[in-house]
Amino acid sequence: MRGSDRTHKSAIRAENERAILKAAEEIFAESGFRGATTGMIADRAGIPKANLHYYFPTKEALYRRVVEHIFNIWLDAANTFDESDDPVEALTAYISKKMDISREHPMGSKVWANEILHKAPVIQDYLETTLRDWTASRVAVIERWIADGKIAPVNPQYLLYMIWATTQHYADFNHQIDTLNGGRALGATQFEEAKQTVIGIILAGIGATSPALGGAVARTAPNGDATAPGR
Amino acid sequence: MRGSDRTHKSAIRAENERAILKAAEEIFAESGFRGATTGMIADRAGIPKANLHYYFPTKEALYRRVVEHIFNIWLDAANTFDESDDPVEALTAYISKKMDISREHPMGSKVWANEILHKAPVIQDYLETTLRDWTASRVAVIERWIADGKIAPVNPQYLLYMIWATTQHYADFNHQIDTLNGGRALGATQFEEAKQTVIGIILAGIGATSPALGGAVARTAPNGDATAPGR
DNA sequence: GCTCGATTTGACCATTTGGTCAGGTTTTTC
DNA sequence: GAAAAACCTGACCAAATGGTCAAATCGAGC
Repeated sequence: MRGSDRTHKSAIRAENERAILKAAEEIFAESGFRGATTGMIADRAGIPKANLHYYFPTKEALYRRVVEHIFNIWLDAANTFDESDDPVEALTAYISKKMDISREHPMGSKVWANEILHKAPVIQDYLETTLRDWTASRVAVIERWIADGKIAPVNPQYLLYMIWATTQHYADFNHQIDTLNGGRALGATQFEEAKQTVIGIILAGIGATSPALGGAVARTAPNGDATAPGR
Repeated sequence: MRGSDRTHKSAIRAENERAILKAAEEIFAESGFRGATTGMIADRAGIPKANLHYYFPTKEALYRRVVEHIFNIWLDAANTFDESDDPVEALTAYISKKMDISREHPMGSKVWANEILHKAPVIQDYLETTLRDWTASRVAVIERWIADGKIAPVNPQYLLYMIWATTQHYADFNHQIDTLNGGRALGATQFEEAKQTVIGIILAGIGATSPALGGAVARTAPNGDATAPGR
């Protein structure tokens, strides 16, 4: 984010902060704020604890930086929601992006989950400003889709929660998913199937497509001769 | 659970253990395992810390008891899945029950989420036995529904994950939901609408009903003249 | 190759916290 | 009603942990 202000940071400082933040995200995700110790983070980053405190004066300051980083990723994904006016395209892009983030960035999602679970002591202001605004404007978009007859009438808030819950589940609960998958992480093919299942159920669930046809069928008259690939 | 073995517990012991477990569930949910202190739990339960350790020798033993209690509630809900052979009835009952638990028992769900987030250090064996078995057998049920043409072909695992994620979201992320609801918890009416939205989207999403008709329409020919109440 | 700020780190400290214990009080049992 | 068992608790301890600090080292400009 904001890559333009590498103000005065020396290369050494930049590299050390990067390594510390990476280690911190992992440790905070695995252990929560209280469960994480600055000693663990320093070890993971390969530096002495005192050196960590040279760059980040307190554990809380470090945590805040980690959470802000994650929130920026979240916002980045949020933009894909606006890629199209068509609900099928927009939701497919958004859900797909959120699923990708859950796969490639599970630690961040877990830190976020931990934070909300504990009543957002650090990010409450983000929830009440940025997140609330974003949500309100997307609710308006969804309501227009409903008014235009593009999707079935559903409460947009609860639709959004469903999307968030389902996509983030693949990051936050990946340990449970892996265990139920025989102790192995979902492979690329499995994950792609999961993604298509999520997209398919939601789009069909709001009447944007017919069930289980891969998400390509627009909602028209119920006898529309879709390009049904069959079973 | 197992109400038959109040073996030798005095009334005093029973009451104190109950109060401690209740306090522990709240504190563990709010603060996680490491974030919770036995002092906090003892305070919440209204007893001195040393007394808490008289009943539960270690913090971990207390935590284990809390998690086991939660798992039993989860299993209880799981039974509603088998109330009917019909997917609409079975899934409606199951989702409804899980939503009710999220509303009435959010602390338990949060403890569970915390545990999975941290790779299930305490309940890994449950995941690999009871949960795995339960899941496998319900996957078989769903596969039969698909084979019988009662629902569209979807991967049963990912359908189950979607149900778990969405229903538990209303407990685990209730702070975020409350914030986006103007800082107030969802009222009974709102929660009921959320529940119906979840049920409606999932049932329509797998082709068990038509979209947004309230979940009463069986899956027949796409021109079935359902008792459509809406627009 | 010298200077001065940036960086590194082992040693250290105050606080927190899980858990213990000895001695006291209450309840149960006979 | 007294002995035994169960229960209660203030005081205490050892370990862990967030954070400090002074001394040492490094690096870039001159």
